Amino acid sequence: MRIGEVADKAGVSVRALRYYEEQDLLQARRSPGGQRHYPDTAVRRVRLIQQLYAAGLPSRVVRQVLPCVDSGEAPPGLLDQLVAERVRIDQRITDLLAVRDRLDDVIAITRDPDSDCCHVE
Amino acid sequence: MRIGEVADKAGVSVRALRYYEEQDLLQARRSPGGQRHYPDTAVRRVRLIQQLYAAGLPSRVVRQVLPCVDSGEAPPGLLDQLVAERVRIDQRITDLLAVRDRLDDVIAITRDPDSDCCHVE
DNA sequence: CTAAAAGCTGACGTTGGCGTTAGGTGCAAG
DNA sequence: CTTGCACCTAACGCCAACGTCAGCTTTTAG
Repeated sequence: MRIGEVADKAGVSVRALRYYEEQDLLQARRSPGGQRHYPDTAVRRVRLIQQLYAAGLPSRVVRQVLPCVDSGEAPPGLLDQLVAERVRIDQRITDLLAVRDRLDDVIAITRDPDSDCCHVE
Repeated sequence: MRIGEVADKAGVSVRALRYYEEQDLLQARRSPGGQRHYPDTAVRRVRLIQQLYAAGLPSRVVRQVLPCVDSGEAPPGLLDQLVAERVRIDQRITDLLAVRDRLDDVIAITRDPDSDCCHVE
């Protein structure tokens, strides 16, 4: 597959894919003319990268995590870092739930201005 | 309260508070000498702003939401936007949960390399 | 064979949420 | 009064994750 097709299937831009390569997150073989050629698995890989980015993992950490997902093994030092990231993600989930509740309050008020529903702590 | 105290109590930098004012998110009275003076409620307000930012709301939307939280009323057009934000937040929560599971897989592998636990879909 | 589409490599631009000087002022204490 | 800390404005710096040219080459369709 060439870069455009991968981009389409994964729902990202061509530029993003070249950026991932620059960051050592995604490799590609090259055709004699120099064009990138990806295996089918690249699409899933890109989606995973996007997912990790969306979770707020810095590319530094993503770079470390990706080989582990592949190989099924991880260097010992990485464990602590992963656990720390897990904690951070949990915290963000908690925060998001709180904000969602706040938003629900405002939405309820907007829908029915007379209801005194606001459960501000 | 002056700016330093608010910053300390809310756990943000002085710079951030001035930035919020610049963005019309937080107002302050001024002393004759030009120094900012905040009411006690400012601390809670700052925490709320931080929370909304953390949820990924653009400052544009935060600017619209804040008066509604105060007044208990909202312009009709805002409702759709808020609901849309709610959907986005839900999506982000879902994403984060998925990533957390992925992370748990890798953590499990790292802890016990022989376990073939990975529940990849 | 030839044009158009798709790729390539730089390299600079963008956006948000502040950090960080630089150079000057307000204000409470000793 | 003066010392010194907190505060002020203005303005540049920063970082990530790409967007967006510009100018050229490779590949593919007709």
